[in-house]
Amino acid sequence: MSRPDVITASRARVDCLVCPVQNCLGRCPSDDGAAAWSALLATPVPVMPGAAPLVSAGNPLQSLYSVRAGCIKTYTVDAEGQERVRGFYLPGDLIGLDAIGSGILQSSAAAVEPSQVCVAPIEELRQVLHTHPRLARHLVDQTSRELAMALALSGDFSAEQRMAAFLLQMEQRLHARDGLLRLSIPQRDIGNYLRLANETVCRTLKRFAQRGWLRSETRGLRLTDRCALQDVAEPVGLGLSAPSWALAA
Amino acid sequence: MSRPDVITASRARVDCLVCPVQNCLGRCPSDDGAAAWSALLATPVPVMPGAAPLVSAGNPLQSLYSVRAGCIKTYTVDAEGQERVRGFYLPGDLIGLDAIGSGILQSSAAAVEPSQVCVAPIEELRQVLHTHPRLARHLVDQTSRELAMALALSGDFSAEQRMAAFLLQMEQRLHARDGLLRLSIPQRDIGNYLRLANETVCRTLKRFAQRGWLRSETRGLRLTDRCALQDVAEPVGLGLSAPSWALAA
DNA sequence: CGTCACTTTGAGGCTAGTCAACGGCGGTGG
DNA sequence: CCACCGCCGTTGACTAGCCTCAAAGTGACG
Repeated sequence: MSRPDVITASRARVDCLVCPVQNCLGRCPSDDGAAAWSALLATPVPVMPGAAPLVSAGNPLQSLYSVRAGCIKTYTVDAEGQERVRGFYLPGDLIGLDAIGSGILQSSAAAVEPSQVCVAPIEELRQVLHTHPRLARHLVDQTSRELAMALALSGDFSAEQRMAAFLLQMEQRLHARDGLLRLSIPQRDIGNYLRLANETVCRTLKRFAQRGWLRSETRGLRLTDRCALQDVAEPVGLGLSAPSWALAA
Repeated sequence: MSRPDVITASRARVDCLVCPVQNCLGRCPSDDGAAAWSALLATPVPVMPGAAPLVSAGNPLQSLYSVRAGCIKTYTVDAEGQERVRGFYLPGDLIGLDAIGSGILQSSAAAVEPSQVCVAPIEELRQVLHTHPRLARHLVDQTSRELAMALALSGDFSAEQRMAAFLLQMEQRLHARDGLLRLSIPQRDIGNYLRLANETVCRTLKRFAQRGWLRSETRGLRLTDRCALQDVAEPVGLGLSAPSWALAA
């Protein structure tokens, strides 16, 4: 399902200067950094759900992956075989930032929908960083932002708080300002990520719908009362625009 | 209580070359990077529990802080005035890494015991990074490690799992291999950090003691069965040495 | 020796997980 | 074309782990 077209399209060598993805590491510094970054990347790799994982936890970090299309989840599997989703990565996101420090992959990565990633070999990347401080700063910034998000979400919140924060965050990250939130992620994965049973995810969404905060449509969700959701999600503190009670700039 | 002596001692200008703290940003690159880092730092700042916070969430990031002695907690306060502890920072840790990306402090910081921090103005630090790629890489590594830890801890774990992981991690970070774990952090803060009520913290510790996994002594805790704790903490996956069932290297 | 903060202990309640069963939907194959 | 199957989402009943509330015990300090 979803958009298999983006997989077959543009199988050629990456050119970051014409890449549709914003926020990519190579986009930010508009100077020669982008060219240097672009030179790192080999042919984009397609990743399909159900297929072999893109990378597996425990292996040495060989490359960072920049999501070009689709949605990738990272996860760990404990001794009982229980899967724990650590994060969802959307176009423009970098996968593997949590492994730079140790050099060992902390989590596996697999596609949630048909996806495409660009590959940045870590050793070559480190060489480029030596000569391109702007890129280095951008890498620190990206890692720092992901850290801030992880710390915010690691708090103790109710199912409704987590769910509201997740919906608002996904809408923002997907640039779904038009109104329709295409959620291609199975509820089981969402629940696993939010530390909720999939039944709880379902019930919480239904409760939101009953209150008129969102509508469930054929192709996704439509958030109809962001203020209410923001009020609920406020304690999470993900910096998702100001809640209704915060009138100051 | 703890060690107020370290506060009064060495009020003079920092010299990272003789600093007792390992793992500090300036320690790792043994070359000129250390000197450059050292030049950044002004007089170490004492921070006392109960006094004004070191920094407050929402303000622009002006400096990173390297803990020199004691223990600093970072936390947020939501609309209901509820405090949420995000992390504990021990000597050698850097405070503020989660604010680099946005430039806005994501959390407040206050002392848990009498402490001392070194101040690294962020703008000057950024200048130094331009000319010292080794330091830049070390900054990325530190941020990445903290991210990996935050992601590991953000999972859904039982009170015992979280508590065991916390104890082992603190022992490791405090270099308390001699056996005695000096926990100067109030149980309320520990519980807030681990998303547990302080009563649950107390009960869990007691249960561990009853099983012979640790002993409570006057000055702290003594872990007497690390293997058992590691078995319990394994699903958290903090990379705290191998659990007993993992015999492979 | 009283105060205050923190820890300990007990009783009860609530959120969310677990278990079980059903419904919808898209495949696949006869 | 339709029956079959598997995956996912939905719904209900029950359970369990942890929180809340309350109160007593402990230790540091003035």
